Amino acid sequence: MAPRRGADPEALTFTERARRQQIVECTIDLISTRGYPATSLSAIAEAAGISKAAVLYHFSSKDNLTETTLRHVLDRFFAYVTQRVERESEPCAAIVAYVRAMISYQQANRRHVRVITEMLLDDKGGTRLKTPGSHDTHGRWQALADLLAAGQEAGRLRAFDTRTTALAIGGAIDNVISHWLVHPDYDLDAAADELEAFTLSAIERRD
Amino acid sequence: MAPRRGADPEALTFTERARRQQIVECTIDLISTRGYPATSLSAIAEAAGISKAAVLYHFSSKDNLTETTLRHVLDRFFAYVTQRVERESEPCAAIVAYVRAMISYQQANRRHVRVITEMLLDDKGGTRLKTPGSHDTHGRWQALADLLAAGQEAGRLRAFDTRTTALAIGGAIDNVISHWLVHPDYDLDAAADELEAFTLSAIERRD
DNA sequence: GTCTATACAACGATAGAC
DNA sequence: GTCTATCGTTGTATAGAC
Repeated sequence: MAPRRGADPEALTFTERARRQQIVECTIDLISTRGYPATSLSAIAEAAGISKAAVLYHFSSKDNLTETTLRHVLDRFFAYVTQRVERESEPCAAIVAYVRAMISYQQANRRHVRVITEMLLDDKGGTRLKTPGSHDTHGRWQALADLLAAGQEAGRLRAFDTRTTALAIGGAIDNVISHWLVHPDYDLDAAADELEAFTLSAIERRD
Repeated sequence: MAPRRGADPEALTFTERARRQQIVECTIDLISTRGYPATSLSAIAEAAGISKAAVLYHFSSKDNLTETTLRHVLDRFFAYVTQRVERESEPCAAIVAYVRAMISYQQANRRHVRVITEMLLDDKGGTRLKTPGSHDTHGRWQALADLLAAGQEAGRLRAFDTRTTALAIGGAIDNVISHWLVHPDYDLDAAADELEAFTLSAIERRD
């Protein structure tokens, strides 16, 4: 039977799913330590203990593999943040939970963050990523924009453009994380407090 | 004599400086249209009408060429912003001028911005750029952090960590620009107004 | 001093044997 | 399902023409 190279996990055999999982794990390791350009198919194959062509059997191309890896990482990331946000009923508390979850997850998963910055931030121009997933069909910050809109409707927040403000808050988070990646001694907990205050004073109504 | 591949423009002959300039211009064109990975030395050489080896005569390696190109673009960018900021004497006005200059320059120079996002944002992990220039020795947002510190000393701004806040504002700008690059119909002028208000209400003292 | 020509290892990708 | 063999292309290095 022809190999299935799609992303549908239900349609794969047990061994194939295990192999794919193993290869993706090796890819995360290599990209997060050596960076994307230095991560060749040969290196991935060697790390997985198989041949270069065997990797390309399971994933039709290097792009296919790296995009699968990216989606694998992003799925966990967004699941974590969504779960933390949905605990809160108050709009303002939900926004704070969003900011803190974005930071705390990345703080606890440096390895994954490296993969994201190497691949997704990389792709802001839209030249690299060929198959945009469900995360970016509405934009990476649509979820945050929705939270902001909900806060405005509840009368808790000022009047501003939710899309631009979501981009601003999201970019602020991204940049703080990026700086922390390059400077590990940077106090990320203190930065999270600052960022929360920064965000709230920018969006809350002044009475 | 051995070819000069350094960045010192004074030590180059007229023809060499012209060739280097031409090659850099072709590199900007190709990277901004096709993206970095799709920009090969052969493509650059063909665009410049010379051989691949001739390119490598003027620039010792592809990395050398792309870093020179990036620096070429960044120099103009930062010169523009610095000039706009230094016109203002009031700390708050200087910060506003900074934000607006960052946006207006990038709005007027899409081609250059593409090169920056393809190369510099790319490099947040620090795995790619080998020779950090004067711009990033103190961090990309040090200039903004200094402006914020000056505003605090003048009593105009609240008490906050200038480094984290500079990262937040800078990231906000970056993200808005990135979104505009992908969605050209996004109203960047309106976004600049929003971003200015967002920034001011986050840093100004509440009396 | 400026360049063309050529050779090289490593890359991503394909075809076909087992 | 995994392999070997091979392809075209990439970045790089060297030799030598003018």
